[in-house]
Amino acid sequence: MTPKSPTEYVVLGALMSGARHGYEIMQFLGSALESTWQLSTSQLYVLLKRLEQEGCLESCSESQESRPPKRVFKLTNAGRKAFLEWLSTPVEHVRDFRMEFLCKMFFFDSLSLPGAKDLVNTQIRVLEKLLDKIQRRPNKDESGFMKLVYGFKARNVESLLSWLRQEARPFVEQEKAGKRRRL
Amino acid sequence: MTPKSPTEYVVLGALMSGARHGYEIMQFLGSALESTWQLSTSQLYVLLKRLEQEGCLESCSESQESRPPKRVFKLTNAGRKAFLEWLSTPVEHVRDFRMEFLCKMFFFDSLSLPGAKDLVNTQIRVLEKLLDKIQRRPNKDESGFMKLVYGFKARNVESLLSWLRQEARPFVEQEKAGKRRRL
DNA sequence: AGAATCATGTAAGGGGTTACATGATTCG
DNA sequence: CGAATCATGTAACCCCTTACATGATTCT
Repeated sequence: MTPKSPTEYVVLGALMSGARHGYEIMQFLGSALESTWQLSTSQLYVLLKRLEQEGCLESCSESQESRPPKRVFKLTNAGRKAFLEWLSTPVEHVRDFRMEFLCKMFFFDSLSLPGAKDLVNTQIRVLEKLLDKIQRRPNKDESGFMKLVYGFKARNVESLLSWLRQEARPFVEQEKAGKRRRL
Repeated sequence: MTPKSPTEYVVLGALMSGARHGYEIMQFLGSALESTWQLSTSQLYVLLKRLEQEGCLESCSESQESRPPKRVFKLTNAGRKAFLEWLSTPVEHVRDFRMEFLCKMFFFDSLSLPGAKDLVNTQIRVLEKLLDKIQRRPNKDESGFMKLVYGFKARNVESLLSWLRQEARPFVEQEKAGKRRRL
């Protein structure tokens, strides 16, 4: 079974660079993603439990003196596969950009994975299609308010497109240039 | 007690133009707000119950033959007051624009209420402050990824500002011109 | 001495979606 | 004759947030 919520993929992503226990995952996400993805400790442990049940993770306990034993998690093949598939899939909705798309950019960058340019390009195509749909809508007898709404949506999409072209694309071009492992 | 979720205010707003029963509220929101605010029938009845308990609504039943009796809801003074206060308050987060801010615009327009220009102007000030905070952030030793994130945020806010100035402001200028009750 | 760090969890509650339950009338 | 409209709700489930529970160690 594959995870459905983006949050679970972020947790999987945190384990792509090696096995970690819960507390380490919190630290990693807190320092690397900062405000891009916030996750409470309690929710993390819930997700880890779920991901293990889904077969995406395996865990083993390292006992320590005078502290609760560490449960160290690592990805299974299924988990790694699910993560990589999620990673290379464009987001569907405009609202998913601020967190989900940016997280994908983060993982491509920090893990030096190939395919970032492809994602940016397919994501651009997804938005171009959406913009086209917004602009070609039947707008006879549309209220002033609905004009305002579609104006809002169109500007939003245009803004994302220009960010993708002018900032995200150059960011992932480094992939080509071999300037890897900066994080 | 005042509602906390925007959805509840939208329901209150649907009753500002007169008493309605649940099914009518659904129709009203469905036709007027379309995709701007979608609400399931089941959730609507939950909200109506909660709003009545909070003292924002009153209801009375109109019995009908061969159909379940209509429960007709109307705003209390507390409900009307809560709605108007919500309406004139700017949204705090960028993510609240696509639904919450647009809904406020809708109600100002369809109810021909005064204060829309003030809201747009204070909302512009809120965003200007936010943009300033983004641009003045300490960005020494910031990772390439975080630069990308802040570039994203800044563009987003700039896009909203230009929409507010170029589209939302003209939209509410009609308030002045006396071109009312178009809906 | 008190705060922060290390380390893991459970429980309650909030707000939302989808599915389910009922049942007459009217339109195509 | 089946689909849409009219009309109201309950129940289960999902994801997330906040609060609670525990307890040693290390830093200030």
